[in-house]
Amino acid sequence: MRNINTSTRDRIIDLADQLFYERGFDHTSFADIAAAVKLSRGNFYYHFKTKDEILDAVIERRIQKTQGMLDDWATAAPTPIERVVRFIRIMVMNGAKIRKHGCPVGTLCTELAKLEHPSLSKANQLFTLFRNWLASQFTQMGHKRDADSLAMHLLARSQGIATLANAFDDEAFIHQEVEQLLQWLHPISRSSRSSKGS
Amino acid sequence: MRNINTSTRDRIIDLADQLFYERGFDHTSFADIAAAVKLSRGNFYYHFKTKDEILDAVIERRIQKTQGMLDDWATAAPTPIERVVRFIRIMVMNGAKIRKHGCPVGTLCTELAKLEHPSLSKANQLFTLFRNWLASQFTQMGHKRDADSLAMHLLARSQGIATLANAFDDEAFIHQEVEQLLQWLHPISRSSRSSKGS
DNA sequence: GTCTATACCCAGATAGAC
DNA sequence: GTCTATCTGGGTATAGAC
Repeated sequence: MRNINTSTRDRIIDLADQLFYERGFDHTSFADIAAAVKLSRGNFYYHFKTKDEILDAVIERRIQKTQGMLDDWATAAPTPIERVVRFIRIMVMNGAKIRKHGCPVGTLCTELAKLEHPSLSKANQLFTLFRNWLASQFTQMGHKRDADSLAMHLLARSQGIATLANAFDDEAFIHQEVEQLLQWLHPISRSSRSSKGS
Repeated sequence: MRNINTSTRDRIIDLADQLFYERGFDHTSFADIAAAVKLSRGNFYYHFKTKDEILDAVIERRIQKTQGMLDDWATAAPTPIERVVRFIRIMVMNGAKIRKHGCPVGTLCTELAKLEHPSLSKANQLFTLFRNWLASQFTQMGHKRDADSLAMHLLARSQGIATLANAFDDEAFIHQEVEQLLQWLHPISRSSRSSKGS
């Protein structure tokens, strides 16, 4: 029933995604999204019956895009170390946005937790996606026992960096902490060689 | 003009503080606070003219309490290392609340940033309070050059732990990360002795 | 599929009686 | 200092014309 061109519905999701990130979910109104899409408020409800439906669509879209990105890294980078480095480097790549609006995943989950919103668990899947992917990389480095702990540690470090970079609007801080993360990664990646033999 | 007993106004600030932490600032209505204080909505405006005024009072109160806590630590713990350990241990102490609502400082600053709220800079003072206090401790350990970097690093680690503990509602993770933080502190505190001589 | 008009509710905020 | 009653605005959501 949808057109060939990924039309209005997709544009709504796209703009809503942006606005939810920039202003927060609760603080973004239908009028805001409608204005961004250049659509009348009334027509909106042809595409989405409730605001929560938009949120679900946005999260779904983020999950797809994240999964796609992780898959791309898996093929583009030959070693697990390089793949994890890619993860770490997105903080530098997205530094400007992070300083302005924080981490898209972290801030959404934090907000939905406060709202006790039914879609919270769905949003948390975004974290789980990264967690499992990172754990998989660490496993491939030979850390089968503590792969998940390492993944959680790296995730937490990233979240902390995003939160403080946002609060202090500090770009140098991001670079500094990213450097420390890469140094932290060194001994971890080296042990992948030494643990070859059972 | 106020009574002897720290009456209604203080109770409003106290309850608002709690509710802002649990539900977020924007998502907490006057009605919510009034109900908690057991006051009529109308009477509310005798004490606070606007919602932003309450927020400012809440932040002011948090700053005072935080400063008091830091001062207490400064006198109760004899060495800078022990004082930093106290800071780290509040994450275990407040573990249950952090898992439910995240870090009170981090989540407030993140929310106000998204709202582009005028009181954001005031809320950020809470971070600055911790930052300067921690930097002071590291300076006392002999790290004059990188005292602020160490403070920021520790703050970031704490924020990350709070965010993920909240998302995954994971108590074991907090303990695990706190242990790692204490281990991270070891070599840093040891160098306080070696740097006695000019 | 897009529009205008409108119903409805809840939020912040005010007036004035007690 | 506390109350009830009320105004106003913005938000979600619906109805129905085009």
